[in-house]
Amino acid sequence: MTSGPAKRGRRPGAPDTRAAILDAARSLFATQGYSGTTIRAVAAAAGVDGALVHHYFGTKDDLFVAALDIPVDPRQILAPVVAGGADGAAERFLLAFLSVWDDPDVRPALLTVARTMMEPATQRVFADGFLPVVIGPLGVALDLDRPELRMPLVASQVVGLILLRYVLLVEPLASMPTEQVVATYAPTLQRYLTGPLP
Amino acid sequence: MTSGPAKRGRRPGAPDTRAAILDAARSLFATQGYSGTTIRAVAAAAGVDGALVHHYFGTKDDLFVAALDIPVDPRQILAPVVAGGADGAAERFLLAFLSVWDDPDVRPALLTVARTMMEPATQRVFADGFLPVVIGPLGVALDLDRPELRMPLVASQVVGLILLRYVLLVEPLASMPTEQVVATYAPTLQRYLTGPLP
DNA sequence: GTCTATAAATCGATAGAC
DNA sequence: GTCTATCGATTTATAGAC
Repeated sequence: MTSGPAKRGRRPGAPDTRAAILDAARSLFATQGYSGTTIRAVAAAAGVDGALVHHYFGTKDDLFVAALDIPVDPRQILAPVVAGGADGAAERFLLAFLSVWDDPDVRPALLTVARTMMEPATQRVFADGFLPVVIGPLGVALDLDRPELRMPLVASQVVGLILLRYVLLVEPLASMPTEQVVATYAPTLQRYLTGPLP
Repeated sequence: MTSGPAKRGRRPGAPDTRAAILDAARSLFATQGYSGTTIRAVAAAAGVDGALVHHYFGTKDDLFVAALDIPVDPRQILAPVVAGGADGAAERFLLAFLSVWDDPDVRPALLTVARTMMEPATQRVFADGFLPVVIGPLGVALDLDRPELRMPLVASQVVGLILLRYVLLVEPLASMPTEQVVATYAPTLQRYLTGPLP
């Protein structure tokens, strides 16, 4: 993020302290969660004064949303998954999902979101927000039977995988090649999507 | 917790404020996490003064470990799982696991642990502690092949299930009868334990 | 045993000098 | 643009009266 093409001539009076603050905030939010990162810690990590953080970004909430900057649209990622129909949807879903998480430009933002979803104060955002508005519609778009049952099953496996592989970095999941992850979890998800259920 | 059998006669001078504080702490730690619950909130919920909390339990950390008091020994719960061998271990494992979580006397303590595991400061306790010392040995006790690969797979599904069913209370998982949960997830876990893997 | 009062630290946020 | 200084609120924790 900090490394752009070097501009010609003298740099302006404000070097990149705004970007430095944003980078520090991204890193701290991703590792310490929202309530765990203080404005002062962000300022210290960026090597500037705490007041500058407010000067550039206003309140702490403003800094948080500025640091998020999710560079992906979930519906756009999920479009090819629904386009192929229910057959093989598990494999396409895993591929789409992992390709986003394995992108080093996107992962920090997703880690931030994941950590924040775990905090008690914001955890209903996942249960009442993300799940019904992005995962739920995927089930009806795939024309599953009982999607209101099957999609939470899918979510329960994907959330656990994300947590161990990307957040907690549990081996050997963390270092496993994408293709092996897909091949390992696709049968599970395909059964949840279209297989027989009690 | 608050409702025990009513004792005969006059209650002693110190009623049960210590137990009231402990109950309030348990409830708040379980719902708000460690950093999310304040001593003052515990005192208010117990209907006492904040200083009493310190008087009875010392520091906030002391109160936390006092509020934990996990009433189960994981190895004892898992004993019948390993005793039966690898065949049908998934079903026995799910039954043992869910019976603990569905026990209303135990769930608050487990919720507290789960919430605390998610906090950035203590999250390595799960990855470096719980997983290798209780889940890992289960794999070798069952004499699986490649247990260091298979047990994290099992953990990834169980963690996701616990998170959605008990922490986030996502429907219909939260209200699903135990037998249906077992029947739904047993095939997945059995494949992770003994089935073919890439 | 229970409470008031307060110390000591830390937080987010603001005002204003340079 | 950057910083010093500080306010006001909140937190844990302690000291001591009753």
